[in-house]
Amino acid sequence: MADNATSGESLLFLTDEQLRKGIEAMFFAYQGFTADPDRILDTLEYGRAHHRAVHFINRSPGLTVSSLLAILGVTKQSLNRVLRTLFEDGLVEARVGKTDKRERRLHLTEKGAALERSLSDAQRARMRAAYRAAGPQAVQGFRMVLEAMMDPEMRRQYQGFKEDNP
Amino acid sequence: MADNATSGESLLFLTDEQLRKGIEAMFFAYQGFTADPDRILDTLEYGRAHHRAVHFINRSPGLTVSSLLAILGVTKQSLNRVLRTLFEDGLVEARVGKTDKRERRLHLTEKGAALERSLSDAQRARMRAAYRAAGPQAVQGFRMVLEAMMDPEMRRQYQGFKEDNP
DNA sequence: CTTGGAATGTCAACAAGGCTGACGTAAATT
DNA sequence: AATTTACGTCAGCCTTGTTGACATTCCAAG
Repeated sequence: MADNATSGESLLFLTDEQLRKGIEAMFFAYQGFTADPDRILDTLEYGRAHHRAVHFINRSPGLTVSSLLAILGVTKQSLNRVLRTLFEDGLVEARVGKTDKRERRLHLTEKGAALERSLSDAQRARMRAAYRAAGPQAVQGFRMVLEAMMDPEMRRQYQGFKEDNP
Repeated sequence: MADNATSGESLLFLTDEQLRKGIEAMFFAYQGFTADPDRILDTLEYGRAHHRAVHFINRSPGLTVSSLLAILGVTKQSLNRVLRTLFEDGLVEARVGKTDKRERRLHLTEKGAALERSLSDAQRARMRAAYRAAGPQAVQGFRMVLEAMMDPEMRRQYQGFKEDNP
């Protein structure tokens, strides 16, 4: 890492080896990222799919089934199986849309909100530790790279989610 | 949240909202991260599990089944199902261990290496684009945060994998 | 030299959570 | 009035994870 200060410096981080390291970092980090919530979910007979649904319903109360479908990128049959158990267990409730009565606006119940907190507390704790260890500068870079790695459609989901209630 | 410029500046990135954004960034980015290889695998009747196996066998030729088990964090029954199809299709071959004849050292065949290249080319292309868009500084931060997020055991897998052949 | 344990494979059964295809209903839109 | 949209549901399939049980081979230690 001595004297490619002339031209190489800006390309050094794009070698195949660097990229391979990045790929594995994503793989191993994602394992850690999901490990804590997974442990909690296991004891409650839920899975990662439930976590995702609960997370996004909490983030955007009143979002519609089709919005959630778009965010998660799964089929409605798949999502419905999950939502059904969440309804049955009283974690999520659906309210008929005000303007459009075909829509079902999804909300967490108090019980659902409690689960969400328990899951995201665990996940945030790990994220907080990682952020603290790496420092603010690194966090900014982390976010930039992740954002650049998203599919454009998903990047929109990530950035703008305020316009859900009409 | 106005004037913590004095002490708060270093903690600003640890707010719950910042952490939530980080969590979603991981979720959406991971979708993108796996999207390209997944498309290729689909056409070939393989799945993500095959990709992972092929990736790590390529990374460390001659690694044993139990090492691979530890890296992937799945049961041997699960891994074996995947390995069997890779053997049958002539992508991976197992050589009996030199010193310990119980071990099966895993290697990619030429065909397997070709698949690996095709998959990792796709994945690297996306990673390269993200790296390029975010810049070297950001990449360093990206790697630091991801590393801090791993489980300690997995961090070891990530960092040191040279000592595989005795 | 025997014996315990490690490394591996394999059979069976099961579950979560993806998928496709087909069909139904109510409400909105044209 | 006809079509489209939003949603639900039934049925069936696949991948990939799980447990549990059992066999083989071989290293290593008593």
